[in-house]
This record gives sequence, structure tokens and C-alpha cells, in this order.
Amino acid sequence: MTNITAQRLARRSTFYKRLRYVESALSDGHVLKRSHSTVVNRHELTGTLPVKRSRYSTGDSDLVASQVIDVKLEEVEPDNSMIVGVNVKLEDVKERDKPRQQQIKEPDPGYQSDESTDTLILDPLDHEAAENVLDSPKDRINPAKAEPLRSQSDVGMFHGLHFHLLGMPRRRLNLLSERIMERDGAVSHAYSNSVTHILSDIHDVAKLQFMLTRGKIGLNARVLDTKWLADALQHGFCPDEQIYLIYPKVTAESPESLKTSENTRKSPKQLRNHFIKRRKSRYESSSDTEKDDKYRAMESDSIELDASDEEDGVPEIESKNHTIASSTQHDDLNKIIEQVKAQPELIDLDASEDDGPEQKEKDDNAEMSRRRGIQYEKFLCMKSNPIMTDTVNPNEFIIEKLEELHEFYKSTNDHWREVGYQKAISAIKTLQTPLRSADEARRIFGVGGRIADKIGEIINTGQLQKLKNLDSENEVLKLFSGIYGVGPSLARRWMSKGYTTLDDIRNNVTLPESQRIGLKYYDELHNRMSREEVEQIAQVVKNELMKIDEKLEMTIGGSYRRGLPDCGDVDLLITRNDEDGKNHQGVMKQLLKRLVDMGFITNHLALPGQFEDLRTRYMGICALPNGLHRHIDILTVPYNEMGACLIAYTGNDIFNRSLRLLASKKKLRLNQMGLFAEVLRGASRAKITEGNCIASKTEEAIFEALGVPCRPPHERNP
DNA sequence: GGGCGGTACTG
DNA sequence: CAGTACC
DNA sequence: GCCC
Repeated sequence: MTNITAQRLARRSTFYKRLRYVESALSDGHVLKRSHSTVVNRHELTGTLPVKRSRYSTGDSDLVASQVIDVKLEEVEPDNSMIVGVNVKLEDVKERDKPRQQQIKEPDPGYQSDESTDTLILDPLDHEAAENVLDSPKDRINPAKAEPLRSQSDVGMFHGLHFHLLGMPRRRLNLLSERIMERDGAVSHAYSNSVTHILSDIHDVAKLQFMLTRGKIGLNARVLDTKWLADALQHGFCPDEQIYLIYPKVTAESPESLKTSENTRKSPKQLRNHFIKRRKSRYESSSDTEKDDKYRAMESDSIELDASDEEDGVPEIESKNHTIASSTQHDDLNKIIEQVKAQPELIDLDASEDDGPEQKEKDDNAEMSRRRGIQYEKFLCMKSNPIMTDTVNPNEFIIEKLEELHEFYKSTNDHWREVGYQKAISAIKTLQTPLRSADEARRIFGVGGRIADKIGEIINTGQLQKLKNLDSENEVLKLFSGIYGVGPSLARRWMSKGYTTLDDIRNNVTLPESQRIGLKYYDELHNRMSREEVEQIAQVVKNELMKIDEKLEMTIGGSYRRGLPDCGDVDLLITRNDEDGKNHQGVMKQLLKRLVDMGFITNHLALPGQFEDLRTRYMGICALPNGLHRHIDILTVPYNEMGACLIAYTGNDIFNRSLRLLASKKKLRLNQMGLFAEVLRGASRAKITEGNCIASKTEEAIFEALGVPCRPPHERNP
């Protein structure tokens, strides 16, 4: 197994490994919890020796791992010990260790065959980005079964609903996902807080409960029998959910018996009303759940950062930190769900799908998508993208190489090639299993032939020839464009003049203001700061703000709001509730004067065009007493545009692009001022109408209008 | 072969 | 206007 | 660069 991870491990000579994570799946569908730390010897990590002394609790019983089947490097500690993730076979799994490569390469049938027990390592496809990787031509779907007659009225049938499909075969999952999306619903392959419906074929309550990680996630979403969807598709309206409810409450009767019984059926309209009502109440009650509360707590924390903390002068730092903790927990949850998802169908009610008129069906789908369907799954904003700090990506080695190439193209003027690399890299980053071949890579959405070839080369040779050619040149370009205000164009121009160092620039080039500042503070500005420092800086601004007008509100945006452990700059959004007839006009000017006078702001990078506008944006350099110089970005925002602005200045950039692209596919336009409908973009029409603002005040309203699950900031890190 | 986010400051 | 910036 |  010339696995990348193995190579990395092999490069180190002396070390012990701390076995920190042990996550695996049992053949019966149970999932192991993380286990304790222990120290193992190197040879135990090669996969040749059994892990002996480790016991793993499944919650129900204790089992002994019999063999290591997969090892991946998680982290190298300062003391050179390593934290690794290990997948283990359990005692009951006997001698059946075909080399995993073989198993992986088999296109499809392997999943259904007897090896389907060791699911965790076998399925490299447990992530959406790789959704189509194993789409085998052999996949058969019975269209007649999944979708009989369609009425015209069912087009937006699932609007506002967000599904998670659990424990069903991949191809069935794909088909159903498509059906849902065609009708305006959203589908996530990872469970997230915004999921409104979990659909499952599993009726065994105990098993289901376990798969739902012991009830933790059943809170927001109801679990319905997949038949609910089938019936909805068949009849063109959403049937009463209660009848199909599997979890949290299980009706004594089997859903089957109810499926077609006439007496349970109401008129479409009745049902729709009933349904809408139910949905509404669910939303209301969901606001009481733990996570929603945390999200909201953080919102108000940051929006306010006021009243309560002005007495002691210390912002509620604690409450912010605990949101990070909660996000970690959330990550774990997602990870577990991902694993569960990776399992082969435990119960496959439709295993005997017959061969329908497949080709026709495919054409139908294609046409449907073209006409009105938006493939939500292809938008990164549709899924949770949490911060990954505690794990190392299984494709880290590949990502590193691609990122070098990406860096290179960034210093080129080939912007779109750069974007292409960026997309491919984000897609690969979401994978949770190592890529085995160029072929496999090629099937990832966002990875085309060229990048797939490069991935192949990296897998096979461990390196990328292309990278070797452009090294020294690229270093200088990176050095130069690291100066604030210097981009690829200028960097190349300088280099073609023969400059190679920052001193060359200092001594030979007359720089405009922003670049001069950028060069002056080159090192300081590349030093990222802690969240605490961000809070201290914010507090300074906040204090001055309160002296101007106590009703001003301030929020920290950017990477801080996304929960990153360190930040490159500080983004501050300032607004004021205008219900009392006053607003924050002119505040930017007063604020800047104060901050400059007190010596906090040391330099300006860009000033707002119109200081008297309610929308202003300032960029500059500030420093705490005895602190490093920091980049600070201050905005004032009309009160009713705060939601749009929060989204725009929370990011990250990839997330924003994804959202905005999705908006434009829906003939909407999203920017920092709001979400706008029907913008006239006439070819010859010089006058482009702004369009009508359909949402702007809150993030929730905008997500809702876009049909995107309402992502808390911590999940906007693609 | 066209599209790929939307906006704003600088010089 | 091109270039660079912000997320 | 990738995707339609």
C-alpha cells in the first residue's frame, strides 16, 4: 500500500505515535466512539500487526480490535510524537483482508458483496464532493417506482425543506436527491442543524437511534420513512408526516400498512395546510434547541458587545470561546454521521430494482435540471464547512502540491486558472479518504482532466515535475505580492526589472501610499493575531463608539466571526437602530478622528468615498499599546442591511462566491446591501435596474430566500 | 466558446 | 481605466 | 483551471 500517509510516516525516523483517535464502524452498523490515548510502536502502524491491548466501547458491549486496516497521520506534535487516526477491524471480522486498493478499485459491486462489513475504509465516497465518483453505468434505477405521474403543481413542493437521507444505497440516494432538488428542496449528505427532514429506510428503532448518535441529532429534524417521499412524489403533495414518523416516536403500525390506505389520505389542500402548519411549528420549537441557542447567543454577543460589558470594560470573551467548543462538537457529530453514511445499506428495501427505461429517465433528468432545477449539491454553501483544526486531511500530500501550483497561478495574471485550482482544492479538501488514482480524482466535481493528471502523477511518483521548474521565480513573486497593494502585475513588472528583494524595492521604487505602508509593516502584517487580540482591538474601537453614541452597535466579522483560532485582520461592522429616527450618519468620521488622535490608528490604507453616507468602508492600520501593527477594516452599515453585510463580511470568500453564484442562477443578485430580485440586465439597456430588495435585514431571511440552510458562521469555512 | 461574485478605492 | 482589495 |  503505497499510501501517501504511509510515505509520510516512513519519512520520520524515530518516533512514537500517540493513538488518539480511534473511530471505526462495526459490521452491524454501530459506530465506535473516540477512544483513549495510548502509545503504540511504529510497526503497529504499518497494518501488519494486530492491536492487542486496546478495547473499544461501542456503548453496548466491549470489543477487541483484531487488526489495523487503515492509518492516517493526524498531527505531528512538537515532541515529534504523532497523533494518528486508526481504523481497526474487530474481533468478529476474520481473515478477510484483501488489499484495500483492490477493493477500492472495483467500481461498484464490492459494496453489495460480502466484504461490505469494513465500510469505513472501503467507501471513499462519503462526501458530497465525490458524489458521482462511483457512478457506475451498471447503476439501475427504476424510474417508474420512484416517480410515477407528475402533476404540474408539484414543482416547488419541497421548497424550504432540507433533507438528509440516511442509510440507503448510494444510487438510490442520488436518485431521490435529484427528485427532491427538482422540486426546490435541499439535500445534504451530512446532517446539519438546518436539516428539517431525515428520511430513512431503517425501521429498527434501536439501530436508527444508534445511527443518530444516540438521539443527539433527532432534535431538529424528524425522521420519516422514505415512503413519505415516494408518496409525495407520486401524488404531487406532501402527505401527513405523522403517519410516516419513525423517530423520535414510533407508531406501532408499520408504515407500509399505511402507505396506500385510503382512509389516511386527506385532500391535497388539506394535507398541504396541515403540513405547512406542522413545519412552522417545528421551526418555532427548533429555536429552543441547544445549537440554535448557541448560534443566537453568539449573534447577540457580537452584535452587542455592548451594554453588559461596558461596566467592566471586558467583552464577553468566554461566551465566544464556548461557541468554538460547540463547533468542535458539531464537527465530531458531522464526522460520525459521515461515517454512518459511508456504510453500505443496512436495510435495502429496494435492493431488487429492476431495469427500467434508464436512458429515457436520464434524459428526463437532464432536461429537468436544465429547465428549472438548480443542482444545489454543487454549491459549497449548501453544506457545512466547519473548521478542521484537529485532523489532517487524508489527501494532505496532494493538497500541498496543488496549493503550490495554486500559489503560482495566483502570481500569474491567469485569474481563472487560479480560480479553477482553488475550486479543485476545496473539493479535494472535503474528501475524507485518500485518493487512489487520477481516475478517481477526475470524477470529483471541480477536478477536470488536467488536475486529475497531476494528482495521478503525485500519487504515482510522489511529486510534481511541473513544480520543480518554477521555484525560485515564484518565490520572488510571492515575496512581492505579499506587500499590501501589490498584486501579480506589479510583482512581475518589478521582477522583470531585476529586483529580487524587498530592499531592492525600498531603494529603487517610489511607492504609492498603501504600498509604502504595506512594505513598511511587511512582517507585522503577516503575523496573524489571536482572537484575544482581535477582541482587545475591537474593544478600543467600541469604547470610542460609545462616547459618540451609546446606541451604536458593533460586530466583529471576518475570520473572527467564523471562529478561526487566529486572524489576519480585524473586521468591524457598525450600525445603529434607526427606529428612533436617528442614524449613524457621520459616525465614521468622528470615530476615525478619535482613533487617530489617540494614536490607535497609525495609517490609512483606503478611505470611504463619501464620509456622509450611511454605508462607509475604511481600511487602515492600527496598533494596541506595545502591540504589532494590525490591519483593521471598519464599516458602517444601514440598520436594515445588517444581515446582508454580515454575510458579506463574514465570508469566507469561497462561501460568498458560492452564495452569489447560486443567487444569480436564481436570477437574483446578492451583495453586501441585500438580496435583489429581477435585476434588469438588458443587453443594450444602459440603465440596469437595481432590482427589488427581497431580503437584507437578517442573515436568516437571506438564507431562507435563497433556499440555503442557515449556516452558522463556523460552518462557512470551505 | 462563454461563464466563473459583487463591489469599491487608488492613481 | 487597470490593478488591487474585502469577504 | 473547470463546467456547461
